[in-house]
Amino acid sequence: MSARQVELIELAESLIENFGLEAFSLGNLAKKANIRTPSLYKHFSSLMELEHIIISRGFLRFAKDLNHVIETAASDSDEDNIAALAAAYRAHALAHPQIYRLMTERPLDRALLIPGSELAAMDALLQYFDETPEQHDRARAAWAAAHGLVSLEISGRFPPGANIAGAWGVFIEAFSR
Amino acid sequence: MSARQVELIELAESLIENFGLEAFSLGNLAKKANIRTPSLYKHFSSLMELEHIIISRGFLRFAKDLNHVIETAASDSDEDNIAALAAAYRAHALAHPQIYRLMTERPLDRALLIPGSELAAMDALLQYFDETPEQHDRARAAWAAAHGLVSLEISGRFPPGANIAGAWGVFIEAFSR
DNA sequence: GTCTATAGTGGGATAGAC
DNA sequence: GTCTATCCCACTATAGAC
Repeated sequence: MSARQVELIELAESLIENFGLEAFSLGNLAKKANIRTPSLYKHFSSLMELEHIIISRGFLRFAKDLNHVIETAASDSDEDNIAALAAAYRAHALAHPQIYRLMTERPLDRALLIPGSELAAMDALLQYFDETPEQHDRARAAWAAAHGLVSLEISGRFPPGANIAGAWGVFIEAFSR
Repeated sequence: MSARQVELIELAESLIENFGLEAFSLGNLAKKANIRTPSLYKHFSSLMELEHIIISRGFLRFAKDLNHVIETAASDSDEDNIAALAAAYRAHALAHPQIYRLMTERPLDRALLIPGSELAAMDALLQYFDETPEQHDRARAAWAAAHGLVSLEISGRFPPGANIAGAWGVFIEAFSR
């Protein structure tokens, strides 16, 4: 990937976060880059390709954040560990809410993803739980619950007074061994 | 709401479910109704208005389904009750996946909703749990977990061999008292 | 690597006749 | 309640000059 490509990708990422996922278009990206729309095709073959590069980068960054927590915050208390993982999940999603939406809301064209990127984030979670098939169910349920919590928060579904931290507390308790 | 309006709304709902949320546009709706696009403005003041009518109807239908389960399937076993509620949640979302997406993926313009419709579905869940503030956290965590499970399933995020029912089993166990 | 020019499609919305 | 005509906008994408 050329330096110019990376520049444009990062510009696209900031476009998405600052103006919303719906503002993600070649026209808006070109405006931000001070070039014309057709010039972008010298760097990316299509919008879909660029989109899946951004999604892949999102997965890899997410995996990095989660793995960092798993490696550094290994406490004796399982509840503390789950709490740290949960906090990292929420913090990451709320730091990049629009790219999180891009990563999760629609089916993927997996052929366009950077190989291994999608699994990287999930592996961080699977690795925390045991590796038996039964624990895979547990890991997936925990993943889904965390995803549900952040996705409802991002789309503004909790009522104004809702104690979101309290709901996360229930989650942590439910998934501690 | 006139009979013609209801006809067009139902046509829009079937358009969304049969061709995907992305196909929801006035042009496509007009085609399905065999009229011209501008004619739709005699029935709805804007696309946003129509969209929020469909969302409101989705909330009310969801509430109806969940309440039906709560009223009829009241077993002595709490786990059975949660399981029935979970099954109803999943069945509803998978029966109307595209409208479920419309209902949950983006922030709402609540002024355009049918009053009370958004709370109706949530009230079905809150009512199942106790009504103390602590149990609200529990109800919201359960709601989020169920939402996460269906939303990941709809967007094709579980790997091909994943035991989705197994993950729901973990959910049911975790939220039984 | 950027440009201009252009094609083709689709979108939401309004005015005014019937 | 439907139509035609129209507007203006946005979008992805290609061809070819520089």
